[in-house]
Amino acid sequence: MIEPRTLKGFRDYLPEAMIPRERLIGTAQRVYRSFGYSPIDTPALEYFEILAGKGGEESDRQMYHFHDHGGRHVAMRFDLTVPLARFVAQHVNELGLPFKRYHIATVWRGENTQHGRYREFMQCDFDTIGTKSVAADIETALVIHELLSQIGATFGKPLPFTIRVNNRAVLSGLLSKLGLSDKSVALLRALDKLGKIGREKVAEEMVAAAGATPEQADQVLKLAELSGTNDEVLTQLGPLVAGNAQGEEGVERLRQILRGAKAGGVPEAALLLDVAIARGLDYYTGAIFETFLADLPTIGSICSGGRYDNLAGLFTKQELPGIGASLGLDRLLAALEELGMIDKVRTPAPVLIAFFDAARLDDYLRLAATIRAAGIGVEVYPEPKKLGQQLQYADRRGFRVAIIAGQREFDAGKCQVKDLATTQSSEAPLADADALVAAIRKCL
RNA sequence: GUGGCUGUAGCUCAGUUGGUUAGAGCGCCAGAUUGUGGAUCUGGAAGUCGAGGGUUCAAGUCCCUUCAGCCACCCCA
Repeated sequence: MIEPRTLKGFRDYLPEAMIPRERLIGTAQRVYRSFGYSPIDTPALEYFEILAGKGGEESDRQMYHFHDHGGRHVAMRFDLTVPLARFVAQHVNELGLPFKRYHIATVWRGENTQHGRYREFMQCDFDTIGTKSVAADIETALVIHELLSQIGATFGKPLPFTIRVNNRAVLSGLLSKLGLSDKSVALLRALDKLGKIGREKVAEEMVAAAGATPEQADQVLKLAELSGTNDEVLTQLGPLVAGNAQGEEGVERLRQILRGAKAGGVPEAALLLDVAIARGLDYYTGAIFETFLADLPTIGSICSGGRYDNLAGLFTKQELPGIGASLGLDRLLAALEELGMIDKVRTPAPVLIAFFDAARLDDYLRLAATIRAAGIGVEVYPEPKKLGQQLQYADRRGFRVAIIAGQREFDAGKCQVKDLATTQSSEAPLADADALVAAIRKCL
């Protein structure tokens, strides 16, 4: 016998896990489509050189790659953004610009696992390629906001969250003003930990790992420690980047994003300017976003993204700026689970027809077809077992309604519609589809 | 990738200083006079004690390796 098992960081999904997963995917699709993003897909496997070096050193280390049977050096995608850059560079002429797409697919990273962190997980990306307009930055914030709001609605409970926004141009501007441009990657990485390890340690790391002087570290930190309302922070940022064109533009752009998001319906408290977020991925150049759940911040960002004006430059001479974000489906599911927002339902259909009278299978099948025609999912129990057992089955799987019809009901031309949550039954005529469906709908 | 903690039935765990045929609760399956579930009662199935090796007269219990889970670092969804 071979022991059945799965690889570290890879998981099976049982029905009670897969049902909410599919609901979440459905919500994401609906929201993306409502903003005009179109679906695409790309291969799981790419040439190694396509993916290598695009997400920074860390991504390269975590990438699954190997030589295929034809001797090609291939790699599994570790995100959906780099494949998108290749995709757009390859197909711009067919696509036209600007191009908005969403992409919901599995990605792989060979990193160490942790709660909410897996080696195989699904991302739900949406991006706008081919425009530098701030309108696209604003829309990204709007989509994140709508997405998280709709997810709360889908799972029947509000899901409080905050989107944090920053602009790398502000940080870059300040760093170049301080003559630290060449050390920006290490500095931003240190800065990103501010909320976690505190000012002292970040300053130490900036000196030790990035080679900044204590004074320079202090100046960078001063920027990141600005606090107050969004407007207050914007006001304080002005003088700090004054004289550096990049920094000044960056602040102005943040101002526009915040204003636009408000106009687009994002409440002020939901979108916070946080000058400390930097993000590790090297390719971001402008606005950056992270989203945290108010009730479970420790699980990390569940929707992150930003603007990358140079990414496709490696694949084409044509300028292809872009912006987008990615919902971490599996991490979010782990969070929803922990927050008790996931029902333990193991059936996607709400109605079970009890197979009661062994001679009436055809009648049950006809009944099922009638109910399905009204758009309601129905399962006919496969064996004429004892009614008690069938009801127990219905109860445990999470069916909402049981339809019971035996000799007595058939003789009277009726069936019982039993609401499993309340245990109440009502009678509905077998011949009147509308009345029957109405009786079922009442219980759903 | 580095460091730490953990690993006994599907799940949560018990298992005395290493000592005979490894237990409980929940869950699962089947019954409790062939038409009504989530309660109760009865019975049943189910574990090569994560895997492999070693020490010992004897290992679930000690040692090593490996696999997996969790935590921290790193990084990130």
